[in-house]
Amino acid sequence: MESSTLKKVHIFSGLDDTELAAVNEIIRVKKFNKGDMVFFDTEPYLGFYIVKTGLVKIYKISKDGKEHILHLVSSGNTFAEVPLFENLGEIKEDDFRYPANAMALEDGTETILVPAHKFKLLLENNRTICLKMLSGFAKRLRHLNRHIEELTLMDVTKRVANFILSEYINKRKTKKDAKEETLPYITLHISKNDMAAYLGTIIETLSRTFKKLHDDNIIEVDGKKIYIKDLEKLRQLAA
Amino acid sequence: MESSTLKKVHIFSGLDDTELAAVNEIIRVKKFNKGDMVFFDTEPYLGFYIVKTGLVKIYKISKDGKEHILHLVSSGNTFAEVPLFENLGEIKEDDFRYPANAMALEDGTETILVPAHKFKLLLENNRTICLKMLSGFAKRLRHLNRHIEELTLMDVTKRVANFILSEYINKRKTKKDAKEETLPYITLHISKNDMAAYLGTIIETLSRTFKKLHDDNIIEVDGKKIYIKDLEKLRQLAA
DNA sequence: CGTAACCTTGATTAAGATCAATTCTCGTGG
DNA sequence: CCACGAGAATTGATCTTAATCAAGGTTACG
Repeated sequence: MESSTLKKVHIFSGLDDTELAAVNEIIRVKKFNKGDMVFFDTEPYLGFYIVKTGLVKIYKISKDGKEHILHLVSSGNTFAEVPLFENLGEIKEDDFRYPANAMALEDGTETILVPAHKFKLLLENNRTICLKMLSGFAKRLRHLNRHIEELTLMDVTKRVANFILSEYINKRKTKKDAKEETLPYITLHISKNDMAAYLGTIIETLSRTFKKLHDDNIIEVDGKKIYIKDLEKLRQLAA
Repeated sequence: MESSTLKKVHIFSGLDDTELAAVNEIIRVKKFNKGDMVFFDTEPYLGFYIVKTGLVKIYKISKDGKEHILHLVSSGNTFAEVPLFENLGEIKEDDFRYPANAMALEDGTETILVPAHKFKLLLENNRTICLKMLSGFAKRLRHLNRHIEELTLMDVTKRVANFILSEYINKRKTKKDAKEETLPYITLHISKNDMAAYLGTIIETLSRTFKKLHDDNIIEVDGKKIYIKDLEKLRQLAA
């Protein structure tokens, strides 16, 4: 693999070429189509993953089939690193399972598997990766805390408003289009079903919420596009 | 402070005496009574905390006063470390706030403040602390994921059953009393109100749930003690 | 242009929150 | 030792939100 790909991965971004080569040595690329499983929560833990291209959802399923999405991972980001550090020191990887399910959401999704035991050796001798990993974990923790806050303290409307808003802020941050949009909008990269499962609700309720927001002249939903007709009202709702 | 106290703190447990002395140099002990605030989510970030003795709750409050407890921190454990790693590299600590509120739940709760900037220097030169911190974060992440799973996929009864069960398992793990109890029980260290806020519900619903479990001959609640009358049924409920 | 996946809408139900009224518990001072 | 009062917990009645069940409509794509 070209080391340019690895450099774009947050936890490897500070490494020099020798270190990158060492990483390159141990990784393995896998390709998936939409709907393919990267792993089940019943499988033994092999190592963590990086999304090279595409999108992966990390989710849990209840006994009666209800799904909740914990995390949506886009390219350049890692997932399933947590089990790495739960038995540091000991080398036994047996009976370690993946903590959730992972499914590719787009055709042509490519992931990079970083095997646990080989990576650990690398980690223990490399402070840079260690610190990057810490900052990655910190980011995730903040995100999860926020997620819990939303799930427990906000109703569905507030959660939807927050979702749209943070997608919009995110979009503005990454690709700062010189030209201001006439009508600001976001593009959904996931199905409405997945959006509902991420927001801790179901598709029917999400649909009704969209309708309500539309009737209040706040948004306009057209397929995968959500137009923001009244940013100020949306902000108020989300607060 | 005696270094024996620091040794009991997970992230410092692998340090030698020189390193411990360095840590000892920078910390500051604070004392609280029940109900005292350790910090508000509006305060500027000074550093993270260790609970020396007592109990601290980390929580969020919604606009309309609803409270949700993210985390209960008992002695030997750390909290509010996340903001440490969100601006690694840059030294500006300005406009960093604590991400949630922290309140002491017991009289005589003592906390140790570890100042951010001084600790960062220590961290960047100490792989042991770095790795310990990673494993601490991993533990927290797993816990939060589990928490979200419970909040989104389980009803209140299931959550209560899980809470009692994991408290019980935890108790059995830490103090392995030689003598098996006639009737297994747990002792609540928090108020029912706090228990409800932790489980994402309210005290009335918790009370009703206790009653239901009591009527089904599964538990017996007596003040701060919850007796487990039918461990097997409790396990089934929790699953 | 047919069919499957996706989405919307309506009617109904259920879980749990809210509101309100007691009751219980326990520490304090008389 | 008892009475008091405050905070904590229980219980009942009612209300609200969102889930469930059911049916129909839309879209996309071979």
